[in-house]
Amino acid sequence: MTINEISKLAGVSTATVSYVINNKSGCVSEEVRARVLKIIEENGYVPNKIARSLREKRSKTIGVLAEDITHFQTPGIIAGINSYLEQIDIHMILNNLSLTQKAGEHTGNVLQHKKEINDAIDILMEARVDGIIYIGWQDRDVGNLVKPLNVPLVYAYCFSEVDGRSWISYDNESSMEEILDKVFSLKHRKIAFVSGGDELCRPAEMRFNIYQKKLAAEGIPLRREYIKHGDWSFNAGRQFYRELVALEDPPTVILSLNDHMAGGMIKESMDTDRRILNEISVVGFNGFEFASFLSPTLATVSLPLEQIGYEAAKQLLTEINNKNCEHKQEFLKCQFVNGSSLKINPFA
Amino acid sequence: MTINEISKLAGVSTATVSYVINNKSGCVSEEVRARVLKIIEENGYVPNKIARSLREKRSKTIGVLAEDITHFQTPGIIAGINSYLEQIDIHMILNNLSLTQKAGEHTGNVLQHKKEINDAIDILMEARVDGIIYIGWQDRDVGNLVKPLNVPLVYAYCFSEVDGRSWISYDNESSMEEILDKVFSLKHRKIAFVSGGDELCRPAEMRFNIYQKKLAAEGIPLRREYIKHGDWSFNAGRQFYRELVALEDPPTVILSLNDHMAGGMIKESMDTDRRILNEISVVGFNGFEFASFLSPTLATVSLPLEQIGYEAAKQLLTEINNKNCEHKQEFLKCQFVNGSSLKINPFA
DNA sequence: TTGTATGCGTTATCAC
DNA sequence: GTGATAACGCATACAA
Repeated sequence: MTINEISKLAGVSTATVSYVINNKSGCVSEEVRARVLKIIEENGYVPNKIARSLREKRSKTIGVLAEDITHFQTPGIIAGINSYLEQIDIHMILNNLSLTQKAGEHTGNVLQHKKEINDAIDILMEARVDGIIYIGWQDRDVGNLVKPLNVPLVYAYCFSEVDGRSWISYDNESSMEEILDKVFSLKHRKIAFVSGGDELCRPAEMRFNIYQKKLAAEGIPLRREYIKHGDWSFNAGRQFYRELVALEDPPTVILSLNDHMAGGMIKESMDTDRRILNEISVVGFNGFEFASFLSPTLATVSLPLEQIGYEAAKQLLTEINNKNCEHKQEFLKCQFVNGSSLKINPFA
Repeated sequence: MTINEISKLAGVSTATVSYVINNKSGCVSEEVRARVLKIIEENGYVPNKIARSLREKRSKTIGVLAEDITHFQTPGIIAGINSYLEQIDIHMILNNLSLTQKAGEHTGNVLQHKKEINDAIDILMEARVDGIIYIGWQDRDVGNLVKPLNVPLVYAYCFSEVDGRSWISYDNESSMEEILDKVFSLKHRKIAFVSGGDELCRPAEMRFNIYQKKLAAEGIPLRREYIKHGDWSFNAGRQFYRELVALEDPPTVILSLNDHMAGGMIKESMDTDRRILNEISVVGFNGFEFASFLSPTLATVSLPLEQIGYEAAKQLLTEINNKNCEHKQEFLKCQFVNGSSLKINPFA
């Protein structure tokens, strides 16, 4: 069923049908409009977007490139993108790079995959997407991975310092400040900091800076033995817990930069000394659902994933519709999630 | 950059360039082919898929309709679809229905959303997708929700008994058999069964049938008080644990039909009697990562999500390429994941 | 207000 | 082997 067939059925020209479909008001009489609409309805005609795209030289489709759709943050971000796009009748072509599977979970290797990433971009460009959202599996600088493009591109959950493009991510700094304020108010002074291994990792770096700054402001000296760097894994958490409680003067609260390591700490403690029930507090990061399944429940910070996706899509469409608008680089606020793993310092 | 511009640059006709691009062997001399290829390379020409789709009357794009992309099974299934599609140069347009958000987690309400689902399908049809994969948020009959279509549609993680279309899901029955065999071999005879609330739910029904059958085969009578129906939630698990241990003759093992309820049981027990460490076993279902984070670690069953997606995509493309091929309705095997929550019956 | 005709970038048919 | 040229379904400039 095409516009041409409809026009014949209605006894009008294709132009008229087109006017009706596109609601060109004032171009067609009410009587004709009604007749055409009726025929369209009766025949179940639906316009062909492909022909329309060819004619209009824009596909009304964006590409979404996910470094890893099975990583926890990606589905929420995609849901956010979707909810913006459906309001404005834009499609999304999704491509999953499976980057962590192919490159392993070490940021360094990702560079090897520059070619894969750009091949995926080429494929999106063949589909003539009007713009691209790039979703990182990790909040880091990916600017050197993505080649120059003649369509807008917005980074979500990652960023670039080299290409000036827009990005939307989450606010590490204020989240860390909030955690530390809570920790101070619960009378903790011996505060351990358990990070990922990698110096390239922006969230780790930003949060460490806040940790340093806020401790200094409270007059608490930094202690080397309270600072750990691991590989973000559950088992790293278990290991760090053992090391930290074995210290001569152990911390009363442990800030873990992700929920996996925090979960490992809780498990290690519950399987051994159970001091995590009273003496030692733990705070995680990411807001995984399982935080509330643990004993004790894990205090953590949930990320504004849907909002990141929504804002990224919104920004992308702004750039598509106005090629030389300003770029936007934004951190969205996270939300603290309370849990019984964070309690008042019993020794204070 | 179009085929026309390339043809001028190369001093040949558009037809010739098209032959070169599409590798029509024997249609063009080596000399000309090389020249054209060089010009294409130099100018970074990439063919316009939209024009090609219009001409060929197939978009080489499929639609993926996800009832809820943030539900645990969906990302893995999409990853599987993606990995099949990228081999054969097909795109996927993704649409997320957010069904559970809009309808709540009660299957009944989903019927109200028949219109939303079919509107989403219409939108995919406007994009002229060659076929559709429908991913359920829950393994159930969705045939009455999806209207008749003139392109192939394959259900993933759900099914239809009314429209004869293909579906790919996971094998409940053999998984349940495997669990029960393990449970018997660990000398358990008092076996509780904790299900979801809904009779419409196929997995619950199938697994209950196996439970009944296998217990009968072992000469173990069914006990009403060992059978619970909840809402699949963590808190339901907590509640059921309390009820089951309060029985005069409590079970020695509890089979939970999902990991959330199983997690709730573990938490409830660890917060109270801690009998789950020795006396009472629990088995979950779904293979969530958090199963291994719990204390004790949760024995569960992981689902072949990527494979479901992969096979669904494969089947869809078979149907696209051969309109009257046979449909396929397949259960894929799951994998048992051991955990310390399942142990030998200490009273046997 | 409505109709005619052109072109968007391809592929494919049919000449040469 | 290669080149004109006609579709594919639509939107729109222009004519009527």
